[in-house]
Amino acid sequence: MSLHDLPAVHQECGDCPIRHRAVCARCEADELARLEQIKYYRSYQSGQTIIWSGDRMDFVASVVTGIATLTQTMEDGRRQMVGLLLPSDFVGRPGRNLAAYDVTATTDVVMCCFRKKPFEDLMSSTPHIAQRLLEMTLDELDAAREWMLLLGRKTAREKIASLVAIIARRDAALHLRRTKGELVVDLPLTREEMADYLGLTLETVSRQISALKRDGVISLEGKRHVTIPNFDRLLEEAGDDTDGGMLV
Amino acid sequence: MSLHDLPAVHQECGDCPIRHRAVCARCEADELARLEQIKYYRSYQSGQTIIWSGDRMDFVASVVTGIATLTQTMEDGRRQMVGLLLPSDFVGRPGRNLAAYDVTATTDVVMCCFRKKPFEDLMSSTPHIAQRLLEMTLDELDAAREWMLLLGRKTAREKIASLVAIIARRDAALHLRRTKGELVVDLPLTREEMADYLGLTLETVSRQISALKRDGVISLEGKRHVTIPNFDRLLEEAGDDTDGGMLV
DNA sequence: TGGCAGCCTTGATGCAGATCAATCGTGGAA
DNA sequence: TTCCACGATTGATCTGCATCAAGGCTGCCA
Repeated sequence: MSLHDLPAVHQECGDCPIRHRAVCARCEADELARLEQIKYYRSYQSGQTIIWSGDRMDFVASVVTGIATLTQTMEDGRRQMVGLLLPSDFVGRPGRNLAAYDVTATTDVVMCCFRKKPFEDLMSSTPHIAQRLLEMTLDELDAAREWMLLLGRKTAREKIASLVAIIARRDAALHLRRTKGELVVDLPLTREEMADYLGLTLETVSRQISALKRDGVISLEGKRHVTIPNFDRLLEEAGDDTDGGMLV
Repeated sequence: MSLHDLPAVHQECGDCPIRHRAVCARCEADELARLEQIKYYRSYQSGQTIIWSGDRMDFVASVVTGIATLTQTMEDGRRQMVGLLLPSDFVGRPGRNLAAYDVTATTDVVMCCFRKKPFEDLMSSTPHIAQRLLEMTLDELDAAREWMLLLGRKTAREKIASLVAIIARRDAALHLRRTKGELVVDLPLTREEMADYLGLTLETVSRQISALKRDGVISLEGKRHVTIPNFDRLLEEAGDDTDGGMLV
């Protein structure tokens, strides 16, 4: 009965309000037609702020291409990233008008936006959209809680290892990039952004990356390109028992 | 259109799978009748573990009375609380069989359980349940993200102040306990549990509580009973800009 | 071709909170 | 009533990360 179990049929639906694998199975023509009525696209440049916390939001949206971040900021400037938006991720919430976080484009980003009111109407008349959104939100909640363990209890080294492992795992799921057992990743974040994500300073991030490199856990080419000779070793460094962690 | 807006009509529905204020407005007789078929109650004593992480879960449940916690534990014993379950809060997730966290009773707890399969069926045939669950999950996600800011960026003192403020706010929303402008709260957690929630050690929790007391931000009677002479002052100490924080 | 801006690295030092340890207070059982 | 267990408090010391500071590297623009 779960939507997860249905096979995806339309790989190309990157602009649906809900993630490919599930929505595609449900892309009945009439639903798509209705969506067409209420959606539009917007592009943002790398570094641009897409939404300011506290802004009025009269739309919900889905990331088509690029990477965006959700961050919270305290008055004195302390920042904490609370989420990473990847293609097909959803932003905004039905039933609320004000944005709760800053949303910033980390790379160039294309968003597919849906006017809120018609989207809400669509949701009430199309029950499986609510179910799919519920599933996605539960996944995000799990990710957030995994992150709470990281923020509250892990050391700086473990935090870095965890971040690399998570990005690698996600990348692997998408592109299956492997060179004879090695795993290859491009970090989509600057040191400062990683610091904001991990609850560290950028100097500590830099030091710990250097340390992991020195110890042979990862190797670097340039600033961003990482290869992981032994993924299990990395997981050990991350203090991860769950080998099936599903951080988004 | 949001379920939030509907007035609560049945205060007594503490055992519904979804929160009072919203579900009561929707307690159509047939739905309740169907729920009756698939639900049962369980009690747990203070300190008892309700669910172990990794356990098979063939039910979802809602807290009727008492307080339970969600925690994650690393192999070496480091613990992080990732959620607090209060009466009417929901546990478990449709579409997943294994528990992701330990659930522990902090006080004596009564849970109302629903067998998973029939509940899922009910959900697909009763769209507003999925919508309501979505709403609740989004609230929890917001709470988790607020907590990420706390864990990643706040000082020990701010963490304690935030915790007290959150509990006070929630309490106030429920009981409106006020004595001439003062706010009165009972902390439902031991120092160690607070430490697990805040990503601190119990010693640091104790010291910071003493410090806040010394500085007149709060006053204590016994170990648990707190009065807050000036709530705005407390919020300031918490580093909270948002005065409308909606942490569960 | 040089210079500058953005990002990163590395070093020196300081401090918040962890760790280790001793003591206190309270409530329940013998 | 005493004793004990459990939680809380408080002190002394240690340490991991923040902070402050000084370059280094790379790519872009003049």
